[in-house]
Amino acid sequence: MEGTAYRTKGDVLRRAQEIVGIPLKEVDASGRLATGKGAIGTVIEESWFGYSPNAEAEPDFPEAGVELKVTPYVHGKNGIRAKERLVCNIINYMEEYDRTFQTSSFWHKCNTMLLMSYEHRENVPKGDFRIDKAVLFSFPEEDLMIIEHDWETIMQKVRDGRAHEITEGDTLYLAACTKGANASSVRKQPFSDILAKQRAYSLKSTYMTQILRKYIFGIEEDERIVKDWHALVHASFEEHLIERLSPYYGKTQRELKQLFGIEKSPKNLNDILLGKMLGIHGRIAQTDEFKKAGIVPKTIRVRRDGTIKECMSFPPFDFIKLSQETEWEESEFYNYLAPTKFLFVIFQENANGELVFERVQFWNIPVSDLEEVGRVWKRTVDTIRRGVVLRETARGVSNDLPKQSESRIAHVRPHAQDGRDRAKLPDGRMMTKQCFWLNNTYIAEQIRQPK
DNA sequence: GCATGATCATGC
DNA sequence: GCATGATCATGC
Repeated sequence: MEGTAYRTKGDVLRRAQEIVGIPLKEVDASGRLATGKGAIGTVIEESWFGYSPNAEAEPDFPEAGVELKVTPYVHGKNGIRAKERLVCNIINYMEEYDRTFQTSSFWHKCNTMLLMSYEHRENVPKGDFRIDKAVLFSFPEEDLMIIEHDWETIMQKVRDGRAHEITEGDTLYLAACTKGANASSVRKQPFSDILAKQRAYSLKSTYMTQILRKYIFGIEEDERIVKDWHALVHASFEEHLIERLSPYYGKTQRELKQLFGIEKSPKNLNDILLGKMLGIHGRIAQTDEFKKAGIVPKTIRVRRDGTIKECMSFPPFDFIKLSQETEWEESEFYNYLAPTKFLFVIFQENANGELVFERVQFWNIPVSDLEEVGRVWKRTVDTIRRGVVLRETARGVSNDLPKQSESRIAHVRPHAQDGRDRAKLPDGRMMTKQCFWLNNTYIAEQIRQPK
């Protein structure tokens, strides 16, 4: 039997649903499960559907027009979450740039996907995993507006001869993630002699998390910022959001509070103000679009002299897990920082010491700076593996992790609740929890407006 | 003055 | 209980 034995979407779906609940070791006829990455998908293609991976440009079931995707999820502390991004086909920069989204290789191959999900459990053999849901997925119209724009963003860089500057954070749902044996997997691009990293279309893990929650587990939808997707026909999501917020530019925090009848000054005041300015009920970070794109709002306070008071922190890291990481592009921090789009909410201190809502700016880290953060990451991993040097000093316990003075962009610093908030080092000693930070001077540089 | 280390407050 | 955003304290 071949992939062509399944003529319709219904045929494919019926066969897919018959695998639900069966341990994969009972499906695997050829002992392929033991092999590396992608083994689970291959086993299902070969041993369950009975076809071998086919010509790359066509969907797995050409006649039915369905692409098979086996995708893992995990139970995180905030519920179900996609374990990783969903990787689709490799982008051929030489051929793709003069197409439209509708004639793109991505749309041709992936417009309808059979999503088969399984729970990935740590330290459990793959053979014990089982598919627990199989659904046919086609993109909702409101998502397609954003995805089409994402595709255009990626292609515009190719058309500008800047394929080597593409990065996941450029886009919202559909991203171009690196794909290859290693960092030296590169390809030609049409309008520059510079070789660009090989990349594939992918759906961000934040997007997949929402798709899993909604389509696989039936968890309720979130409030949308854009109520009618037609608003995105002539403007990108980012432009649309800026358009809705710009009437409030120049108002002080006090004026905004007054305008929206807020009396107290809670810690999350700026979050509340953003929600009010957009006319939504909840917090901006909890909206459909922000959750799918994984956009992280960050408040930035600019002093009168243009400097920024504070550096930007990220989630604390686990010393032991970090010490076991080997590749920058597979590290936890890369997989957070590279695909994340930030919404900088910029407040400027005025002559009276009041905070003026200056503007918002979408930002993601550029590729070259990401490489520099990679060097800081490497230095951190090496230092922890070798054994951090801790020394009691007059103002606390000093260490030899990367300092702000060592890099233009990033450093490592404590981020803990109090003196007892410590974590274990690989050698058993305890140390105040640390995280990666972006330097305040770097952030100042990134929000500087071209004159 | 600022980098570095530390800690507070709040919400989930 | 802990992450997260915010901010402090001080010695180099």
